[in-house]
Amino acid sequence: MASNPISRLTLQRLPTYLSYLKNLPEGSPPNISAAVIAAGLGLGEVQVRKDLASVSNAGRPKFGYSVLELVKDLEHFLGYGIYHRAVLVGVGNLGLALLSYPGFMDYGLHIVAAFDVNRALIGSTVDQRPILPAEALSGYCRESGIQIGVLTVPAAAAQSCCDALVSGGVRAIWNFAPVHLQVPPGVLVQRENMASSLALLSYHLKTQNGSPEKSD
Amino acid sequence: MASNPISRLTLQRLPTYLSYLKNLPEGSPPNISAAVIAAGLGLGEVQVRKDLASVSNAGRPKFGYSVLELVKDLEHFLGYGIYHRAVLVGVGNLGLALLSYPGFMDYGLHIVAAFDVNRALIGSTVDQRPILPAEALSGYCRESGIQIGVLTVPAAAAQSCCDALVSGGVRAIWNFAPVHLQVPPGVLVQRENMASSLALLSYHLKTQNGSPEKSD
DNA sequence: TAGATTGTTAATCGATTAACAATC
DNA sequence: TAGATTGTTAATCGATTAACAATC
Repeated sequence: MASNPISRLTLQRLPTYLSYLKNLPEGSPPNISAAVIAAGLGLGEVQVRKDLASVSNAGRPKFGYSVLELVKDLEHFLGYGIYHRAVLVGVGNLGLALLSYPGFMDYGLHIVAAFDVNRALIGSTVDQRPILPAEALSGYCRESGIQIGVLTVPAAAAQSCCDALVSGGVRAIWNFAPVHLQVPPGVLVQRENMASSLALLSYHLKTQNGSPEKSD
Repeated sequence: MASNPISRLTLQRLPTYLSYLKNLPEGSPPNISAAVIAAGLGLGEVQVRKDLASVSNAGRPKFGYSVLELVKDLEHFLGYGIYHRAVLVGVGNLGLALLSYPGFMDYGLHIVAAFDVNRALIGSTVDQRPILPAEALSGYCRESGIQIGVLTVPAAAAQSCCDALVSGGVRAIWNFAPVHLQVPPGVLVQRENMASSLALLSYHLKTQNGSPEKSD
């Protein structure tokens, strides 16, 4: 377990390893090799070893990794069991979906309230979480010690909502709006860019259909 | 406009440029410089010029880029106006949300049908798109010439649904399930990894909170 | 022409991969 | 001990950035 700063891309792969290991079929052997993990996830073998070495000592030459130990180390590193209280801003189609999605709890995200400008929504609840007026956003975050803001508002509203989150003390923002947000140092914005993904897919179709130059 | 193969990361940034340019305030000047775009999107100035040069000739020394021309070139490159017919597999929380989300049309994604195993859902429609039985997936794709499959099924079902899509002739898959999919050459899988994003956010909070070594 | 701004070539940086050393 | 597999050091690759040339 090296203690150099972990690389961004390694960090992004860690949840994938964890989920892979936790979903190994019943009755799998207690140890697993980097080669098997790599094949299962479509990664390079060396990359797997390097990634895992950055958070764990569970690997032993000749035996591979103890699955149990590796899971424990990954969970520890990723802060498994530590829940981050979050708010969601913008209860439209996407926002409502994320709000209703039970899977985030598995990743430590606990959305405790939602905010919107639509008077028709305000006052109702989604799975016991209240929908509150946007004006209350900043104060609520500060009083409740909210750590993460999930932004699912239209592009035009994103920056001002972001400002409200920041002034409420939030320092990590998950941004689904298709805009770049200006934030002070110390605040991380992670943009989830659906349009980028679709650009890759549609470019693939274009180049594969139109011109059959490359085939893999 | 260089005609080298475009880099993956450049390609992913192109929709961002397009959206930025299209949302410029009314009455903005007809030309814009790389420096302004870079500042607006939080990118490097040289990177912007290089990215744009890969798809457009709209830049002129001393004047910057003609916004109109640049928009046209980006739209052309990204295949604006070309709709890809898609199916969505797995009408759970997330699937239903994506199905209801009107924004994808802007990116050329046209979901024409959804599939699920839940008999209670089959036969109903969402915004005029039918929910059909999973058994019909492969045949439907082939008959309707479906190009893109959106996978929002549980991890355990992902590979078999993927196989059905592939055997139906689909060659681009947008995978929201937290698993690696095995596909034959020529088929592109783009994985949308929510857990990775959350890992970055929560690691940021951990390092910023726990140890105040670095502050930017 | 001079100056601003683009486009490109070369240098740097970060991540992946290859080669190898360590170890059970 | 020999062999399998991990961990690490060095080489490669791809993307970004810096320096500069081109041009309006």
